[in-house]
Amino acid sequence: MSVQERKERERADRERLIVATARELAEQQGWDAVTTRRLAERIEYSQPVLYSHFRGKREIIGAVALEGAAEMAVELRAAALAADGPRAQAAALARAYLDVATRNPAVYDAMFQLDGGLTFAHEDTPAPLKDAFAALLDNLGEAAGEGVHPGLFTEVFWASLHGLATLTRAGRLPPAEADRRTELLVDRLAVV
Amino acid sequence: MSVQERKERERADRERLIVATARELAEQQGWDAVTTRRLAERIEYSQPVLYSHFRGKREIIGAVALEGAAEMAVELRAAALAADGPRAQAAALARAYLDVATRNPAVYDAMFQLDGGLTFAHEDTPAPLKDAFAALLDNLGEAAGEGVHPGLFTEVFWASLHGLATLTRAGRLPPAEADRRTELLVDRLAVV
DNA sequence: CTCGATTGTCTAGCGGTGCTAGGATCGAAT
DNA sequence: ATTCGATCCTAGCACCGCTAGACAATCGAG
Repeated sequence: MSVQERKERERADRERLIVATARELAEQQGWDAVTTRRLAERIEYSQPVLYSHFRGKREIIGAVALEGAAEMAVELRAAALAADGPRAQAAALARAYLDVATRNPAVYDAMFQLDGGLTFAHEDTPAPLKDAFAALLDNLGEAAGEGVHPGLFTEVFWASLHGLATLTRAGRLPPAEADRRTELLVDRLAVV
Repeated sequence: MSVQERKERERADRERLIVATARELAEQQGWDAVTTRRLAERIEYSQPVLYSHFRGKREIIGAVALEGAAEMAVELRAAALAADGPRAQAAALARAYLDVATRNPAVYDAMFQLDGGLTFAHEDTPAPLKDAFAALLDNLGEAAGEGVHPGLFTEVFWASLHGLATLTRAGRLPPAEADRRTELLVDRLAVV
């Protein structure tokens, strides 16, 4: 049995290596540079090996996205925990969210811009995605205000942050005043 | 002179044909289906002809984006004009914006998701882009509120709408409650 | 210990992409 | 009528995601 276990372990290791390498390459040179050939070369295996782990490139992107979502959930919860009161928590969440997006642009793209073959807003949405959303939802209930559905408010909050993140990073908004925009947004959205 | 003029006219016609065909194909089958080969076949010329009008595919996307921006500006101004008071205007702008994005998803992608080689938030930003932004800015001054820079407010307003538009269309947000989200957003952002 | 079966990996290749070099063709001006 | 320049197309490059089939290594049964 031990032989088989070792093989499975090695296989799992290699799968992690693929995801980590794809992520690294994407952060270094952008997702366009993440081709199956380059990726195969970096992990020192041939291309077909990738397809024994993933259905295709899309699934590799999806794996990176899930990893990123899990990390984002952790960071969001930590940020909320360190803040006092609903408004401060909302501000902390916003800063943490945009910080994650700025620090890991390629991972952020994998999550929300590229097609990783993931389903959203659905019952069979992968756990890490649900959890990242829950990290927002769990800390925005009061900021939503009376009579406003927390889920709906969280969706709006999230979408607004997403808009800021993508437009800023794509050079559509001047980066200099990013903080002031975030401040204004939170100031208006959070009623408490 | 007349011969040369005719040629120039035909050339301009063909350029418009290229852009219109690219847009049509993108709306019908998505931008992935807009390959230089397919595009060339549809306009009944060979591939290299495309490159005598545009530097490459990116520039064709950019041309579609500019066309879309000009149309959006018109629709936004019309919507604002039909509404009474700052708050109603803000709501009308939001609805019009999201409506344009929903009705012309491929054009919207050309403007804000894909790389069309356009510069934003800069002095040499193409006029249609500036004008579309101005259509928002010109009608959001009062909704921004006292002491808030109208430009900054418009950026936040725009980014939030962009977030809603992209996440909804990508299946990241349940489409059913799109209107309620828009309502909530405008309700919070516009202070008047 | 040997030998067939299974598993794992690689080489080679398919049809597609964006883009371009170089030759053919056609029309205008002499 | 003939040159000559503009215009356009054929053919091809390097690269893409993906896969079939050959090959080697490993395992289990006799």
